[in-house]
Amino acid sequence: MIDIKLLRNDLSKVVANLARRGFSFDSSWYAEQEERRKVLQIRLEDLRRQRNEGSKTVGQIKSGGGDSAGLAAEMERLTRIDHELEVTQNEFRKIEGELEAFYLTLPNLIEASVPDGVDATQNIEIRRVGEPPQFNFQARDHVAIGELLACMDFAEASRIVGARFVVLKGVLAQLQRALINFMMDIHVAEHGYEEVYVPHLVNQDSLIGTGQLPKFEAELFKIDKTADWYLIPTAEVPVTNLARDRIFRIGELPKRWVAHTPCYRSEAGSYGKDLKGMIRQHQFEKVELVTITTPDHSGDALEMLTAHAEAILKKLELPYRVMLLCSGDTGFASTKTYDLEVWLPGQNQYREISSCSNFRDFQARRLHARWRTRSQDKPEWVHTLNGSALAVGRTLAALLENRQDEGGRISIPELLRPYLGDRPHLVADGGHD
RNA sequence: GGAGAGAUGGCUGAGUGGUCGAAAGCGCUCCCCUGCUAAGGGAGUAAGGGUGAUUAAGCCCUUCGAGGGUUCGAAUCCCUCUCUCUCCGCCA
Repeated sequence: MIDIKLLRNDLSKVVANLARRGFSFDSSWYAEQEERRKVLQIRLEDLRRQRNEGSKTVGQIKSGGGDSAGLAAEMERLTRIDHELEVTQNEFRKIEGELEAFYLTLPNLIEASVPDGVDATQNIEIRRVGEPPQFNFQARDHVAIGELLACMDFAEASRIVGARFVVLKGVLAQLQRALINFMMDIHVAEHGYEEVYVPHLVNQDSLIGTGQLPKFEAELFKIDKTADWYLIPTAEVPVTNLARDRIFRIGELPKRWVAHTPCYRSEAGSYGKDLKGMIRQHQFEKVELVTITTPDHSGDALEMLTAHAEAILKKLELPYRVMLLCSGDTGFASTKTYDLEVWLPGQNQYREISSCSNFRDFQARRLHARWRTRSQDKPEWVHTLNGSALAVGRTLAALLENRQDEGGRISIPELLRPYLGDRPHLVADGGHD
């Protein structure tokens, strides 16, 4: 949620900022509603004040002191006020409910350093790291390699459940598990994150807190059986919600959490995209970094978090580039986002493997997550950030495609080998050479 | 799944219809005293919002798990829900 005071006091600034995203703000509707809200609120509060004062008088009369002659008349007057109060209150609640709902649909403001643009084609490449490998044979994509290794089966998954799932077996199932442990260990031991294990189901409030609801319901899997539970689309939701309703002491910040979870996405609206392979699935594994920080440090925290995600790619010797998303491509809740794109020889292009965002106080307002220096200070909103480090399925695909040889062997990056029994290659049949 | 108890400010905890936004303690802040330290004394200390001159004082409204109800008036009475704890059952 963006700052309502800013909205009330500097509407044109908000409208102009959101226009950078291509978001059109109906400011005349808003101004009208807001004016009505104001009038109703003043009226409502005045009626309440009258009632409170009158009730106090009645109390004084009844408890002995005072003129009991006026009692009946006073109580009658208060009953009339109560009636008017009820009417006014209903009107006020209705309009306030509408405004609340509207606020939840407003995206975050874009940071000044984010370039203007309408879509992904206008994202800015910040840097490139590593060289795409040169093959003297036709590079296979990960689907073909998976087939060759006989360890990746989409047909089986579709019999079990349907399209956009995969079954991994043998060396590839092990590779995925190795990657998860590898990433977690680095973030904990080298980058100083606290490992957390969290629920994979969350309620509506949590999803509103991080911004997936109410706008993006279509992208979520909802559990039919219970009132308001959803499968998590990312660990961002349960992990960031650890900060909900909390007031952090200054010494506790920054909080840096890392979690591995499966992620479930309906992928509504992506029909026809990435139909083949592990790039876009209903279920995938991800290691997620979350940072809770004071406002003055969130800018640096974004650079740091991005560097931590990059560290994984470097250690895995995967070529990638860092993209600064333009205003039109930046996500709903984010003020600034870096995407990491890994080179996929099978597709002959860079593809997103991580997305690192600074939400500033947008999620904090929805979550009611605050901090303060001393117990008598006024609490302020924290800033929240998160980033994938990394999407595991895509990392697995990238390793297969970048590190294949003509015979279909996959060389294992040096630093990953301890997680795979120190073998230097993956080969078919689950064996090693 | 069954039975019972509970949910109050940063924390512990009192409060069963009116002067309670809430005793007391802890914590924290400031001041005084004590030549250090320890101890002692005093004052202050919930959040959100409206109005005000957009960041003042003042005035006002809301909030005692959430939602509804009774009443002139609800932390307090009634209903529904959520969560926590204890015991029993079941279970990885």
